[in-house]
Amino acid sequence: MIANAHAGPLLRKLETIVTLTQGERDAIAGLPFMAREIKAGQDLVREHDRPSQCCLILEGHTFRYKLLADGKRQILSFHIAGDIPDLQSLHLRIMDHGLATLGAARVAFIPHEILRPFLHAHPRISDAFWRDTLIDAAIFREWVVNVGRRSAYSRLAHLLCENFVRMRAVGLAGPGSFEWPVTQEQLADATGLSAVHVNRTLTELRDHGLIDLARHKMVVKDWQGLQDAAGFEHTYLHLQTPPEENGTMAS
Amino acid sequence: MIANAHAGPLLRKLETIVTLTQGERDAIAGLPFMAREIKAGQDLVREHDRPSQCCLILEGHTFRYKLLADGKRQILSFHIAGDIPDLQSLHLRIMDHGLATLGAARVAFIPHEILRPFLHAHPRISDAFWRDTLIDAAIFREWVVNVGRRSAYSRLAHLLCENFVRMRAVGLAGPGSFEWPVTQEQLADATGLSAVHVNRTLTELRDHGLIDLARHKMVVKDWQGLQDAAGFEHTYLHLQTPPEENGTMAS
DNA sequence: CGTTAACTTGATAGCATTCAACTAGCGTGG
DNA sequence: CCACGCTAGTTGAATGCTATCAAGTTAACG
Repeated sequence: MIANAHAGPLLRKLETIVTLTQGERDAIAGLPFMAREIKAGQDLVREHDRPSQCCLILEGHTFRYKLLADGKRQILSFHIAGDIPDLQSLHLRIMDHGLATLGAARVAFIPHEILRPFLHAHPRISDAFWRDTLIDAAIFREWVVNVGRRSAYSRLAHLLCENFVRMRAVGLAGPGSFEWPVTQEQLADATGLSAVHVNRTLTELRDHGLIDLARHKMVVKDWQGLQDAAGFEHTYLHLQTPPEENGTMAS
Repeated sequence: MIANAHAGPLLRKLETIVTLTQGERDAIAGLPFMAREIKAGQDLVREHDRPSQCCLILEGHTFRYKLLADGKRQILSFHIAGDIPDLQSLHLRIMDHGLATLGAARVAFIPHEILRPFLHAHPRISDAFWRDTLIDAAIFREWVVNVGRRSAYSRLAHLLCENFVRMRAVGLAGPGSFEWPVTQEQLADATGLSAVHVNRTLTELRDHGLIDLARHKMVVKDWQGLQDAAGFEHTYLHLQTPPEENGTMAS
């Protein structure tokens, strides 16, 4: 049987969460993914929408956000290939936030009316999806801590740590770097800081020899130092196979 | 059949999330709840624990929190009767945060090995629980916005709005007030502020005639004004029956 | 190349923290 | 019954982290 090529990222992601049987892998590959190219900075779903489908990110980067009445924006999470950022729409009718692309992205849409019976027919996959949304929530918790109690310096460092580990977990990061088409303004909206201060703080992190972030490429130059600066512990990501302690800088 | 008295709060809570059949209500009432009294300020679960049971709050108030290396604390959520704050432990082995009582509380513990087959036998209840954890996540998202992008004044107002609506939804608040054994230091840890500034800001809210908070009792004196100050919209709470627009001050 | 978005840097302002002292409430025990 | 001690709450003054404002500079892209 030819596996559905679009299922690759999702399978890889799920394997970081649970262990799948071959039958489950086949079942997932049998889902009808309708792929679409989306340009940078486009909304996939808007706040107050009532989606009838879920978005699976096949390639590229997306983020969830909320806008305030006075125009301020808060980014709530970043998402990468294999993520289904609006999986909750399966059980929560109204979107309480928006979903947009960071750079250009490839996305597959899966209708709710297909996903719902599918999950009822595959309780273990259903549990895996539930577990995924629980990890989602765990990351939100860490973000509350990040924005609530950490200094700008630690806060940014922590965001960078998290993204590095998450991208490594699904094989999207090299040993000490990853592609990340994020702007400083978006980093500001993710950390609750101003873009200007993000700039200054990134300079600081760079001057301390911890990272290098330019031209959509993030280089981790001192992984241990970055984690220390952040107070980062990967526990909250609940990965099946935790990242090696330091081997990441090997090559 | 005599309904399990301990199931009351849980049933009431679930009815704010989904509509239950009588059979489902009976099934839930048939669960073996082992009730226990817990004193104020006690940990129910600690970070890094690997619980083998879930806590159902029967009475009283609890909160989730994380501690940082430098001793700072961030409170992640407040919980009331009917909530199962550590439901995620069913699918996430390790606790990434702690759970403690605010005032004295009555709690029922339900072993995972009972809950797991129970949910597999009752897919609709399972979905309701999933939905509950998704609403949990929606509230975390709003908290990220709250600490990330709102002023101290709006931030506190928003927290108060949220708790008022949530307590009203399960019948634990009067028309314009509710019992809430929270200290200003805990409010500070929930909003990412200092206790001193919480004090000043509460005074401001009081002086503006919006609220009155003293001796563990929160009085909403100007519900519309409080919502305006907070920029509060209840959408993210995903309630089955939204709160009336203003009728709350009726009596 | 020209145009625009993204990034950088300096100066100033402000909200919230910290430090410090003091007051009020409340339970305990002499 | 009031003294004591502790926790929670209150208020003032000074500091500081981060935002805002304002000008540049660099990079991206057609």
